[in-house]
Amino acid sequence: MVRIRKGPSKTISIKDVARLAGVSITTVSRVINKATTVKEHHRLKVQEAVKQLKFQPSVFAQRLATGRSNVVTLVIPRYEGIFYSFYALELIRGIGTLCAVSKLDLLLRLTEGGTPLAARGAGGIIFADFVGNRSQLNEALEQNIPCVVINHYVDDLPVTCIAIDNLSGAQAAVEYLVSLGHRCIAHVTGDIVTQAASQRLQGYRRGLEKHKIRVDDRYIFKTDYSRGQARAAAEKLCTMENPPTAVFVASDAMALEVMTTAKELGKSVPGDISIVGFDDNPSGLYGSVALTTVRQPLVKMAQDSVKELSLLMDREKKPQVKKILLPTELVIRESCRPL
Amino acid sequence: MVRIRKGPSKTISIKDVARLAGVSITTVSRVINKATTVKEHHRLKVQEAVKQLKFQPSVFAQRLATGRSNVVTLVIPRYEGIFYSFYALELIRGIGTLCAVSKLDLLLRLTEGGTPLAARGAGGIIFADFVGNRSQLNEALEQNIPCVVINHYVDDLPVTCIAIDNLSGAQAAVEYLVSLGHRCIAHVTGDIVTQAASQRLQGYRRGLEKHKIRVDDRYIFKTDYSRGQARAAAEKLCTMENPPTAVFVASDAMALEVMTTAKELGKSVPGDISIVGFDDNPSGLYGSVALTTVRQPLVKMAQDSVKELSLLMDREKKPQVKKILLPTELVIRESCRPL
DNA sequence: CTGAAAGCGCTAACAA
DNA sequence: TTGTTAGCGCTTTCAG
Repeated sequence: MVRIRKGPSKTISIKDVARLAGVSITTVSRVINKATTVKEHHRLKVQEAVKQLKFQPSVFAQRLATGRSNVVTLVIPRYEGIFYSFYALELIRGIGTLCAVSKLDLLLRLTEGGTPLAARGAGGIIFADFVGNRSQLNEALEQNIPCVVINHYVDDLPVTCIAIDNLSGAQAAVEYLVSLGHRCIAHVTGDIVTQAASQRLQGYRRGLEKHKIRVDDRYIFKTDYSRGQARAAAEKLCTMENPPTAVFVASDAMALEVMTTAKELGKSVPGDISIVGFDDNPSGLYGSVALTTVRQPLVKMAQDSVKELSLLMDREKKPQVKKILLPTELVIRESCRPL
Repeated sequence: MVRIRKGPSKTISIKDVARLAGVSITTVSRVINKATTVKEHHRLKVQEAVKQLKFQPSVFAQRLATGRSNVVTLVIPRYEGIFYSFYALELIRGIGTLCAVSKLDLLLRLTEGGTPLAARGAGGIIFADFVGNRSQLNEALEQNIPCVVINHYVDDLPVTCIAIDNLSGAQAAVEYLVSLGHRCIAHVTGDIVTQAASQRLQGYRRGLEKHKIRVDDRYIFKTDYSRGQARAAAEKLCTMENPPTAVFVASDAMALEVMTTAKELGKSVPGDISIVGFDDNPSGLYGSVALTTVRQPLVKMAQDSVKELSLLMDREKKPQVKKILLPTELVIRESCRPL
């Protein structure tokens, strides 16, 4: 017999428990896995021993033996704009919380789009957004790892995705402004490399077109979702000739910045300019003028992604690809007024 | 011979690679682990086979065999105030990035303080802050898992910790205000259950006392770090009798809110009231009045924690407990003026 | 209801 | 250099 590890191994294993309880390791395994076919007094003995030895089964051995893994890998593109956001935090919170509840381990991967995932061992993967990392999805799909993509509607690949209906949400925001009598409506976009931002822009366009309002490109201000660029946009927007009477901003954080900037430039909100945001970020409530916004069910999306992934990870059930689009809701507060 | 799994196993193992390359699995293992004692032509054959079969070694088997784990568990108390912050995001980013670089897996645990960690399998643990979860640290320590605590100076336990010198930072902020001639200086605290917030409060006190200024409890406004409570504090602060001429706020996010609120109430910043924040959150730069603040090296703390943990996880080296206090830096911008 | 034993995929000691 | 082989700790089959 060869001792590989020098010195006595510190970790207590199922063997120690078995010895102490006076049963076989099989029986201990059964108790751990809550098999019902164990005599009550044996079960008690084992549980006693487990407690006494403070035994915790080795997840690695379990996984090796079963071939199953309960690790959920959350892939977030390492991309400033995305990461510095209400959005990212909500997602992590939502997913983290549900994983905890579902006894799943959450592995966080902040990744450059190009690099391979090498995610063998992952029981399932959640892709938060897509920014140049479709190859990673393909890689995972090839390896037959269950995947869910969130915040990006993927229609060209057989993968479950859960996204927000940004287009309708944005359109609703714009149409609301139109219904208030606004005709000169600007849009501060998010980072257009994200699907969310580009769809919001599209929704903005569609909302105007539906009411025969010409889309004026000078009214479209592209940003990277950052507060700084929002401020810059707001400054241009307020000082241009024929300034818009309303603006739809692609995130609440930026909308708040636009509001502040506008006020500093002597404009009243909503007196001189009406503002609609996107997110329903609680920060929007605290200003002197509560922000009208488009609520998107971020936490629901996050939680649903874990649920869907669990379904896919469950080997009993047949995997079923779903394409889910979550609706938004216009939340009318104080930052808009009829013209 | 018993086939446990029904059907042929899909996953390709080291054996398949060995067969294809015409060598033993040991040799394959050596190539994988970059052992130098492999003949060049064997190495090439193996690498060829690996590529062809798209082989990825099973981390579980590796860990089981070596007894080592490269999983870093980041424990974050599930606690609103902490989680909704610049701070949390910076931490996750810093730690996530460095883990990626160091080839460590990052497991995220959002946890209720009371619940046991059951972190067997973790190669190391980083505790981000402490809010009622010291029992989890004790549990990990008992199991001999390398631990690092960040943002909380732990002097009563033999554990490496990396914290910010909040006390000095806060004191410096207050003394700066004093040096400008201010005598009526208020403080908007963070959530006092966190060590950071309570030390900033202490630093505030000390700064005043050092200059023989009486600490007036009416000037201390306790919050939970939220924007809402910051606003409430600002309103009280601006409308009280003998309003302060300066205020030190425990976070930049709140300081910005205080600034906005003060302006809305007709106060000029820094004309009527000087403001100092804490964090050096980039948001502080974008307002019309750039925020004077105390810079804390969050990312450094995050990254150092991974480095220290790596050291502890390295079985070659002797574990060495360190107590690290990172200095802050006063960043003077535009939100304060001499009285 | 219980236990012996095979096997999950890999590493490392040892011998060749 | 290389290969043989004994584990790592657990689950599961199969025979009692």
